[in-house]
Amino acid sequence: MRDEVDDLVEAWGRERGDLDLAPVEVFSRISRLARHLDLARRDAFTAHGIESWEFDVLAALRRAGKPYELSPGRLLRETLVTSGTMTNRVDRLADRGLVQRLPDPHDRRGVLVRLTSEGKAAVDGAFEALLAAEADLLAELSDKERTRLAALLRSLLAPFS
Amino acid sequence: MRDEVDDLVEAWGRERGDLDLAPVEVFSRISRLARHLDLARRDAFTAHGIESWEFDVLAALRRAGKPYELSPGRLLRETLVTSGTMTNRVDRLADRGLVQRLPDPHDRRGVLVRLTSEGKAAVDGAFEALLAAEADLLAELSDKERTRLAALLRSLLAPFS
DNA sequence: TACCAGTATCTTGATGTCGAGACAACCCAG
DNA sequence: CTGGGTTGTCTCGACATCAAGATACTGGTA
Repeated sequence: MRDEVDDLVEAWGRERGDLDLAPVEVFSRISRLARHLDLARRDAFTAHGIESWEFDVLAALRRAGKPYELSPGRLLRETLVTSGTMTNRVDRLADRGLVQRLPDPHDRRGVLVRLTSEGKAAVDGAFEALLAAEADLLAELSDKERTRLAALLRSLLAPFS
Repeated sequence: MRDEVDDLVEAWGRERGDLDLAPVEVFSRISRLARHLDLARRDAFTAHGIESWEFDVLAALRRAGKPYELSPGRLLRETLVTSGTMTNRVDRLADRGLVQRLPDPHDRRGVLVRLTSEGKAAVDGAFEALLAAEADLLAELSDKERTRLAALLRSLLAPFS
């Protein structure tokens, strides 16, 4: 079974046969899979009326557990965006009624972003759809292969944490 | 060895123990690795005075082989951006003297984007730096593991092609 | 108590990308 | 050779994000 990256490596090999292209075999596939995955996510979410960036924020709140509250600062660290972006995102989510902004009782500078029940329903539905879509993409692999793949990826990811 | 995704899966497990989170173990790691990889690429390239988007375009031309020419249409398909974006990118690359725009002799609507010798030198240097940086990230894995990882990723990627 | 470095959030301006549309040239069917 | 659908490129307006700066509050120190 051949993929896009086999072509890519072949082309580089023709032009730069002097280089060891082994890293490309791994990282180029990771980048491309991430891109395809983004599109798959988008599709899964639009069926539930939310967008990827909305899911990222709502999911962070959902994972936090009751009462589904986090500060904007915590949210921007979880989702890896800047503070200006998070302000904008919370504004729009609040407009849609999926979250509400509350004053932090312990810090008057602070704000808490809380999931509404509509927000909770939206994120739960979207997450289930996402898992289903992702499970389809994994159909190629046996349980054993999937576990092995996850372990290998963990080895690469762990140094960044 | 534990990574960020172990925490993520644990948090979801607490809140949604009813769901099979196996897909998250794979795809969340792929997304995160892609993000870290983007940053590593940026670092490797800035040392060579070019940006990631510049590399994407220049590398496509470089891979094409002599005379290092491709149409904007071909370039936008290779790099997965829209035509408006590619026009903008070629403009800026031409301003920097890394590519030049030529009329397509076989199609008067068409244009050919050609790598200049400066562009070729820039992309070759940047690619070597990228491979070196990526090789570092792969240091965790043995040759056998790396090959296995590439094969598993190919299985996931192939259906998209 | 008064200060001040540090922290939390929001505001603002610049920028790169997208999507839709305009325009020119191509090419094939009639 | 003529018309019309298709293709290739560029233009333009909208928009999400980022980076830097503004503002307000906190918590420890003198």
